[in-house]
Amino acid sequence: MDTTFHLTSLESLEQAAECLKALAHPHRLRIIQMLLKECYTVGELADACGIPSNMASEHLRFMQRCGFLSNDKEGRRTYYYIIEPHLAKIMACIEERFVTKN
Amino acid sequence: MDTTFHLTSLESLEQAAECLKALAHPHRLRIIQMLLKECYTVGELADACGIPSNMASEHLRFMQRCGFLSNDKEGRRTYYYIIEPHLAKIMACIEERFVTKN
DNA sequence: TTGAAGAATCGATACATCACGATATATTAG
DNA sequence: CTAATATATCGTGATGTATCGATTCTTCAA
Repeated sequence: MDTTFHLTSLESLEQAAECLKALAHPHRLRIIQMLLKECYTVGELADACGIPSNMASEHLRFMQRCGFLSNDKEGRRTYYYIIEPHLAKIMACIEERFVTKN
Repeated sequence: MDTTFHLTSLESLEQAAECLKALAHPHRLRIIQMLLKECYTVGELADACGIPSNMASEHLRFMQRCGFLSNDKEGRRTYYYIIEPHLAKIMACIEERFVTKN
């Protein structure tokens, strides 16, 4: 019944909002969808999104800063991958609602 | 196995990103948390967030525009409520990851 | 009917974000 | 060493968002 109303701390909500902002961009959603399946380089992700690689790099840096991604450098290529374990579930929720596969 | 890579249309991703932006604000997250339990007026939501009611009103309008909320007017009060059925699940995903109850 | 409460809107300012071109760094190939 | 590739970073202008004060509108109470 839980009559005591459970308010989440503002601090936690701010952190959550910060991370939601990192998701709230079509190219970043595309990138996350791809990385949930396998690792990709900056250039591959940029091509898939139809954007220049410097922009992909910035999106990746943004998502790395909030703990979603990490990367391994192999020579002059950088492979990005997901390190946030909850992303798969969150993306599934989002896709279920907003995304119609074509 | 799904070897054919399933790319979501850019249009869908843009729509999803639009709605994620509507979630990506601490006060709006608080408002949604509250409305998932019961209806509230603008003033009640504003008090709970510690913001003036005109700002609450703007947040509510924003979330209404993307289909999350609707409202019923009763006299001079306006009760807002959730109409997007997936919001509960999405919020649960987000809370599970980002939000530590205090 | 007058005033106050609740809510919505408007205008202005500050702030953040996005996209882009240019440049920088590091690595590999020749 | 030199040139080219892959990635990262920087500066800027355009656009969008947040916040705040002031105003407007409707409804209710006295």
